[in-house]
Amino acid sequence: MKVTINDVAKLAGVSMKTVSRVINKEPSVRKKTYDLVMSAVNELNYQPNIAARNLAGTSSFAIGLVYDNPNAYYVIDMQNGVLSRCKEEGYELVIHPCSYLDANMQDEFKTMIKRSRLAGLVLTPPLSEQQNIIEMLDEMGVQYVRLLSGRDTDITERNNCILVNDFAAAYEITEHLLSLGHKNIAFVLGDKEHKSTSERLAGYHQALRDHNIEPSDKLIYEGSYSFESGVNGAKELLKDGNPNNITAILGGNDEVAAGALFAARLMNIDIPEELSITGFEDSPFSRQTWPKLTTAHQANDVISEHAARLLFSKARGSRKHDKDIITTFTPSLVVRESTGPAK
Amino acid sequence: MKVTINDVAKLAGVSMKTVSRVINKEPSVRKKTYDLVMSAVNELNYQPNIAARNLAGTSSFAIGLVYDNPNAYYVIDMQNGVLSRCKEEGYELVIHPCSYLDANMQDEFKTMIKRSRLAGLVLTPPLSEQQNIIEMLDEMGVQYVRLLSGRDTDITERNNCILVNDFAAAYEITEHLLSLGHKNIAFVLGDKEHKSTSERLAGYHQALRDHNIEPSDKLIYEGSYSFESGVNGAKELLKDGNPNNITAILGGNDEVAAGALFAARLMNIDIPEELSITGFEDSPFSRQTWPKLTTAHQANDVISEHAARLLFSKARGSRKHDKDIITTFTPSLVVRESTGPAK
DNA sequence: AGCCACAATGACAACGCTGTCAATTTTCTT
DNA sequence: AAGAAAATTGACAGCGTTGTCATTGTGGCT
Repeated sequence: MKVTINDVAKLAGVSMKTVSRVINKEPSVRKKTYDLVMSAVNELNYQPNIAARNLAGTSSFAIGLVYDNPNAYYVIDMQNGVLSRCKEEGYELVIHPCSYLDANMQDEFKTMIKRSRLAGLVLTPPLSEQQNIIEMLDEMGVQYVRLLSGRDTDITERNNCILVNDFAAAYEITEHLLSLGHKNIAFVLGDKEHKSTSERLAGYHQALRDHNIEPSDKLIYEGSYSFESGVNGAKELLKDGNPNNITAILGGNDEVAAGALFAARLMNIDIPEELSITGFEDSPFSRQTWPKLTTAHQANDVISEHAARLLFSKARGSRKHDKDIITTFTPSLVVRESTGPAK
Repeated sequence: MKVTINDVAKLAGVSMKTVSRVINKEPSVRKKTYDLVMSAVNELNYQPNIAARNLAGTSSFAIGLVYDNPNAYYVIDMQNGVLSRCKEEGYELVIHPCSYLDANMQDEFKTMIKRSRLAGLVLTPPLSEQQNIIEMLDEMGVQYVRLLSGRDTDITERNNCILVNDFAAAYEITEHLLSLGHKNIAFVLGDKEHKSTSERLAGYHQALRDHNIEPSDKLIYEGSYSFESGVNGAKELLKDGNPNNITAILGGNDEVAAGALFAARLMNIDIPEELSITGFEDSPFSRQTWPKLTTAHQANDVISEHAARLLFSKARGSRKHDKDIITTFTPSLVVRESTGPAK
């Protein structure tokens, strides 16, 4: 019933160590031997026992995915991307939702890493931005890859990071609105602590300036990445008869945009005739509002898959990058029905 | 740096086996010895090595969560519920998204179970309803708990199941609409293969009959659990000037209801003035539509936590249930703004 | 006190794999 | 074609636990 490496070795007529070499894709195994072993593996339908490998080996066959993000779509995409890579490599995935507000977080974190002897960690924002966590990991000697909002130029540790160019994406969205004739474009920001917020804001500013429009603080609402915040932001920006004559609102993400849409609905404002609204991320969500949201598509599953790739490549000890690991992603504009010409 | 069971044993002045007994909460350890060991554990901050336990022990310290569900909110809730129990018990969670349309699914499944020697599985709908999977698991001798849509009475294997009483919930929703004076209540069904669909339909039928209304097939749209389906369903039901004089639509779940809302918006139908719409599940989603959805609250995280509880209790070999494991849940009505008096 | 039954503890061999290092085979040199 | 170098393979000892079974300790009973 239970087939072990020894059974395979016996059938193939080699030592168990050679089988081990084959399943670990170590070099210096003759092609002929390799085939021999593989056919024995297939014949017996051998599955290496993860626990034994973890125990015997130097590092374990499991990586962790850490997130502190209320957005279910985002998390699921991240999981699926990492998971697909893990499956490929024969690793397990340990998911670790947590809250950086939680005082025990750091301890929990350590416990998890110690217990499972994780080979590495994929960190998603906003945890990936927290210096104290990075320091802890460095101290513990744990491998990790950070998913970070940023541009090509501003990161020194390129080896540990996958960048999402929110700046460029925000720039593109803003240009889209500008090209539709909008002049007074408001922005409902996400959480101020998140790097993506400042990056998106910077992209927006840059686009305005490049079109000779001076940004105004009156058009900025400092909120958070939530539906509620979108509602409140839009209400606030448009109150008292829209004194700033706003004709478009950038939502910090799709949820915020959906909230803004909601608020507009409450105020009897027609979208996009009277007001254009845009989102960010292109979650399924953005297709389930009325009207559907213009947004920036961000392939979270692809991004996280590359994060996992990078992690594995690091874990294997290769100093330089694989060529096929993409380390910078730029979300791209998706135009739908929530934006239209300025009135 | 790395502290093992031996270090603890040495410090406590007992054998390593006794430490093992303590951390596994085995009976027949003197209180005094127990305290002695525990203080050594705490002093050294000992964390048992999962891999070693898995390898040495009969069953492993990991359970699997299997799902084939496109609803991100649902999945996340399920994960979090199971995860919280796992943390409590010192188990790992292996998540396993899959598609039952995938021909390789069964194989993948087996592979996963074999590789990680899982102690058990939590199966969510619709996979939990598939007879061939259940049979395979029985054959493999794997423990499992099924999350199932059903009523108290119709399940024989009470030991393996956590029931969600969709019948009662649908009954309650339908009664709510009836009490608002609605007579022609339509229903956009979810996937026909899902048990929840037939249960919800049955509850709806029962409520109508109890109020002396004969159900009509003209008011039923056979769809699936998706936004798109909600859109199409509502369009279909209301087309040609709403010949059946429908004043309320039950959505198979919140996404369907959101889709119906979307369609109503396209057709310039005011909600809830001209048409009431209800959802199912109370996902965050249902609070992010305009207007917010009347729905049935289903605490997926609590449900899945109890599923995990049950699984652990089974894995420990206890024949009868713990008293504090709830095995039947009934979603409860949440009234929001998407329902109102019949016009 | 003496004996017994049973509770509590310990010694030691697995569990299934990988790391180390030594043995063997192949390939290359001259 | 011999000898050296390199490539390939194998023997064996852990990895850190738990299961088994033997040993010791404890309290109750006569």
